[in-house]
Parts: sequence; C-alpha cells; structure tokens
Amino acid sequence: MTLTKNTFIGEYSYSLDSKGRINIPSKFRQAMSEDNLETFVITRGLDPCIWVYPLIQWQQIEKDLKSLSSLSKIHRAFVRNTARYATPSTYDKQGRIKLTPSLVEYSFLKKEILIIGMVNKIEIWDPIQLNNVDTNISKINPEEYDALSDKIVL
Amino acid sequence: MTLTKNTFIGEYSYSLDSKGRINIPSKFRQAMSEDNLETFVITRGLDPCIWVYPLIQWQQIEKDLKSLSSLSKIHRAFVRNTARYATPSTYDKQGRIKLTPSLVEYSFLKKEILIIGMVNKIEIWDPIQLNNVDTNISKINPEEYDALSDKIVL
DNA sequence: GTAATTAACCCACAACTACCCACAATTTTA
DNA sequence: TAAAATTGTGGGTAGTTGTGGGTTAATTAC
Repeated sequence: MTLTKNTFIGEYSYSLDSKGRINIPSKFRQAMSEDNLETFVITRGLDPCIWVYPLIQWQQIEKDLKSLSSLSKIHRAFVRNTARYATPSTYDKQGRIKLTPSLVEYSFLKKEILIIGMVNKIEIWDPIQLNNVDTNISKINPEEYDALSDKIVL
Repeated sequence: MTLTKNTFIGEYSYSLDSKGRINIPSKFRQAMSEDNLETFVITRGLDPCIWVYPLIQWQQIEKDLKSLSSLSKIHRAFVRNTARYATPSTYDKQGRIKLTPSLVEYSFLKKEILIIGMVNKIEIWDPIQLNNVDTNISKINPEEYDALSDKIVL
C-alpha cells in the first residue's frame, strides 16, 4: 500500500545475507516503480549509515551540485565529497540490492540491519549505531525541536 | 451522521483481536471516505498512544518534512524520528486496520481499547494509560488552560 | 589466455499478510 | 413490532514477501 510516489516512511528490520545483499521493503519498491525507473543511487550518509536515493531525487542533487562554482574551496570540497561515494544501482528479481564492502564498512553493518524511510530517501542502519548516534531522539534536547515549530505542525 | 469531512470527534470502545486488528468507528470511516481515499498513516503519538492521520493530513506533514535539509543535524534527527514509526494503511472490507506489534507494544494495548477523535487525527489508547497520562484532565492545572483563552472561545 | 573470483539470474520455501466469508448483535426502516 | 440493513468480531485460504542457495555469465587477476 503506497502513498505518495518516491516518498518513503516507516522502519523495517531485515538482514544482510552472506552475499552482501539487502532486501528493499516492497512498499518502497512500489513507491519507486511508479516511474518505471527501478534505479537509484547508493552513497554514504552524513550519519554512519547508507543513503539510498531514487533516481529522480538524485538528479535534483546533481542539478544543485552543478550550480556550485569550483572557484570556492568549500564548494569544491562539498561537490567532491558528495559525488565520490555515489554508485548507481538496481535491485534483483527478489527485490534486493548489493552493497559494496566499502559502504558496509563505513556504516558498520553486521547481519541485522534497519531500513528507515526518510521521506525523500532511504537509510540503512546498524541498530547499535542508530541507538548511539548523536541524532538519536534520546540525545536531542527537546528545546532544539522548538525551533522547528514554525516549519512543522504535527 | 457525519459533520465535517476529515474531522473526528467522540470516544469509542472496541477490542484488539488476536490478529492485531482494530475496528475503526463507522462514523470515522464515513468522515474519511468522502475523498474516496480510504487511506491513512498510523504512527506513535507523543503520549503513549497511537495516532492515525487521514491521508490529506499526513501529506501536509510529508510536505513540511521535505522542506528540511539533511545538511542540518537537527533536521535529520527530526525527519528520522517523525518518519520512522509511520506506516501507511487502509482498512479491510470489515472496516478494520492492522497494527504492527511495535505500535501495540509502544502504546501498551491489551484487548480492550479506546478510540478518541482528536479533530484532525484519531488516537488509540489503552484505557489505563489514558487515565494515568499526565495530559489527563485530572492532572492538568485549570490555570494552564488560561493561556489558550486568546485562541479558543468555547 | 586461462584460472579464479565476483556478480547476475533463477528456483525454492517458510512465514506472513491481505482478502474473503460467516455470524451475532445492534440499529434502522417499514 | 417485525423485517431489513448495518456494524463489530472471529477465523480460513490464497497470494505475497523475505531469505537461502545453486547455476551460469561476467569480470578480474595472474
């Protein structure tokens, strides 16, 4: 049961198999396949996790990156660090993707993994990392969220 | 007899069956079906209960979440903590929804449950939790309501 | 150029979910 | 007041989903 296309919500518990494959939740696959583009871009997250962008979303990022001038040092750094770890990918007939050893190492993945819908992208986590990361709800001062009250209602 | 569409008021007493299903009051179903969108999003409430948003309502939240940049740590945390527990759902031909074990555990649901209309969303409660929660009317200082007097007339 | 390694593709199966039917209790209608 | 329709609850069945592993094709290493 899919809501909006290319929009991902929810948390799923899966496993990384001996061949380095991870299942993509069928709801997420449906949300992507509405464009008949079963293609996405896998890269490092800013937290210790893996980010998976549907193609449409990634193309927007590419467009934004093109607007940055390489005259600026910080722009060069940002473009390089964003582009270098990104790999295009598709899933197999069973709905699984293959992760590179480099990404598995970066995100500390073991057998048990968590997949989280982040609205415009998907995150793949090791459960322990997710608990310990400084963006975990238990480590956020509630007052920090107050600054968002003019952006979000709930 | 429905009043305004996508607007829910009243309290209903139902039961959680052995398959984790809960009936949605027929009045609430009528209030939602006017859009022919028998779809909603189930998630954790900020109190120990379950929140059920009609699709229209949730889509506004998604739109707001999409406007937050993942470059900001606090924004990432907020998007993750909001999106992660949300599941899209519909009701079956008998008018029931299926709750995930994770949500049942979070809200301490047993067999008997209470469904409360919260105007723009629906809450599902364990009766004991509802009595004990610190937002219960018996635990609110009436003077705290005074701060609302410029927002609500009654 | 050949061997070894890796990736892609296919099949199989257990667990789970969505869908369907049934029925008692309640409410509405005639 | 009786019949008809609706509502809430229980359970069976067929289809889907997640996971493991075997076989072939492609890539890499020597």
